[in-house]
Amino acid sequence: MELTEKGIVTALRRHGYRVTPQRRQVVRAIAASHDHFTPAMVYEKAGRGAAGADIGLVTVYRTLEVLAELDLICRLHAGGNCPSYTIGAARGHHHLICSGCDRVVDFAAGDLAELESRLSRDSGFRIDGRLLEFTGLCRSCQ
Amino acid sequence: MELTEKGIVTALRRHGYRVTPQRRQVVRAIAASHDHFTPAMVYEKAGRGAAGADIGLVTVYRTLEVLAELDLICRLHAGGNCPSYTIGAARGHHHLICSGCDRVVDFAAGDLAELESRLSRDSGFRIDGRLLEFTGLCRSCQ
DNA sequence: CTTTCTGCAAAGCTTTTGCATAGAC
DNA sequence: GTCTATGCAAAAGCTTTGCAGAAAG
Repeated sequence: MELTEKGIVTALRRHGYRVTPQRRQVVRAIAASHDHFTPAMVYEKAGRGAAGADIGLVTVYRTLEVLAELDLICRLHAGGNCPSYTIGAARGHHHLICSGCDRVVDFAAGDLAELESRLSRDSGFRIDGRLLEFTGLCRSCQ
Repeated sequence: MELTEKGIVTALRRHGYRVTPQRRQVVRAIAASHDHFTPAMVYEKAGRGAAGADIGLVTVYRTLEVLAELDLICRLHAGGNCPSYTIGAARGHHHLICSGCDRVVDFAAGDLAELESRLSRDSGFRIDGRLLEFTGLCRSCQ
């Protein structure tokens, strides 16, 4: 599934969810994000969006939940109370996070595919999600 | 730095921190953990520990903060409000987490060393921590 | 003895829930 | 017109802070 406003609207309709200005705002905010975002970040962006529909934080939470249910985005650290999400189709998109300034740099890690299939074979797990994070200091924070 | 009770006690002393039964409890709980844990998990384990020193959740938070300051453990998602930590020196220990039963299987991912150094070279980051998680269903939950 | 650590209680935030109203279809 | 989504307000959680008493060095 492409993470475009149009694609998501279609997905919402197909699953019987209604398409509201607020949901469009949230989708637009996410599409404009890098692939890592929190409810607060979305609220910030959606609130100030050009089309300026008023939107409550509660609605952001609920919309993210809906999008996660449709597998359009993916909640990180499922089970914990960590409020981060990534764009769903982001297999092979991972992060490098600066401890100094919180800058996030994306990178592709195609290499993991092999590791993943070996793991799956060895452990018997049916793997459906992965998260790879490196932390450190970016050039300007060193 | 090795993450043993002894090593940590030494590190604490060297930096002028006092060694209390509570801190020992926390360290012991962490050492017994896999390398990914939350304050709540530590509290659970430390509270029930054999040596049974009474310990408050607040103390767990504060101790983890101290250990992070000494670079003995490392906070994930720095900046966000995600309360996870990893063991600092835990290079090469990662997890496979079952969404069904929360079973955690460790695995070594030496392969990442190469990826890490390439990333470091390309991005200019000085990398000091990493987290690789796969989620899925284990054989018995499938 | 001095200085730090602990634990309680309370404050601060973020996230979730309940319910009446607004709005999509 | 029906049924879902929204927003407010309040509740529920988790994390942090303030302060007096306990304890390490």
